[in-house]
Amino acid sequence: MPELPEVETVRRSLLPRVVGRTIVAVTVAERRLRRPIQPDFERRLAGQRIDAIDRRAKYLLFALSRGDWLLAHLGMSGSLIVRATASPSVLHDHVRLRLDDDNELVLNDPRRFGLLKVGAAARAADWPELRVLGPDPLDSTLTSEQVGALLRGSKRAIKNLLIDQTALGGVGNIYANEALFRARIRPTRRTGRVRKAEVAPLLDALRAVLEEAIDLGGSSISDYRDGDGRPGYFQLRLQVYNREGEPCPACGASIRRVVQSGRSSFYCPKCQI
DNA sequence: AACAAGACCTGCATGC
DNA sequence: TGCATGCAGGTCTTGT
Repeated sequence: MPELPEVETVRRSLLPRVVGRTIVAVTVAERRLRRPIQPDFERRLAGQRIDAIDRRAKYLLFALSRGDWLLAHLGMSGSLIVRATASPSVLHDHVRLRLDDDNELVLNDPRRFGLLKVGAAARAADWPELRVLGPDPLDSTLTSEQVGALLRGSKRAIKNLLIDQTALGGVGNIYANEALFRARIRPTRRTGRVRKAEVAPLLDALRAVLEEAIDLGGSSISDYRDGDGRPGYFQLRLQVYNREGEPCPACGASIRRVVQSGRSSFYCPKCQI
């Protein structure tokens, strides 16, 4: 489900409802997520106040009052929702953090590809999960020269590189396809065949598509919801993703779908070279 | 050693 | 209606 814009939307929706609240009780109904939930997870979280929520790529980091962090990833189908403790639990509610205001923060994740982990890294970047991540494309210090160097160091198809989290952190399949459409680059093009003059526009396209998606609350393709249960609306603006056979919004040619490394790519055969 | 392929899960749409 | 198939926003492991 969630790429960078969806995760950022979840972060923003949780801020006013969760920051400053103390976790008073922890219930784990299902420990088998992407990694098993730690044995001391409940004991360790109980009693800590949530002081901040940060995001790194597709991960959320909850800063806790005793110096711990709660690391969260939503996988393909996860959602973090705040709701009244009294409300009935739903299928696939795996973890519930009861807060001191009669609300609870719930991880619901049908496919169980998500991750929750508590740890005491001195800095957020010390997490092993985060250390391997490439730069966030929205990081204003990232330059097109750095992206150019990334492209030169690889022989892969450009879309595969864009969604590689060790190259760039936070870009997933939807927004990689959309950014490549805007930059008029075919997803299958080898990185070495991207001209120097195309690199800055590609980074601009990535940033624009991610920022526009955040402004619209992300894309709700099937069931994505933010922490208040609200859907996003960026899917209405998707120009190629999931639009095989439909006319290109720029030229009218029929949008094509190809499979790259097991994932669908969508592009306009006329606009994208 | 850089890639790609397959695995991990459940749910949904499609087609027979 | 029921069943089989394929596909899905992600990452991790395995193999070439």
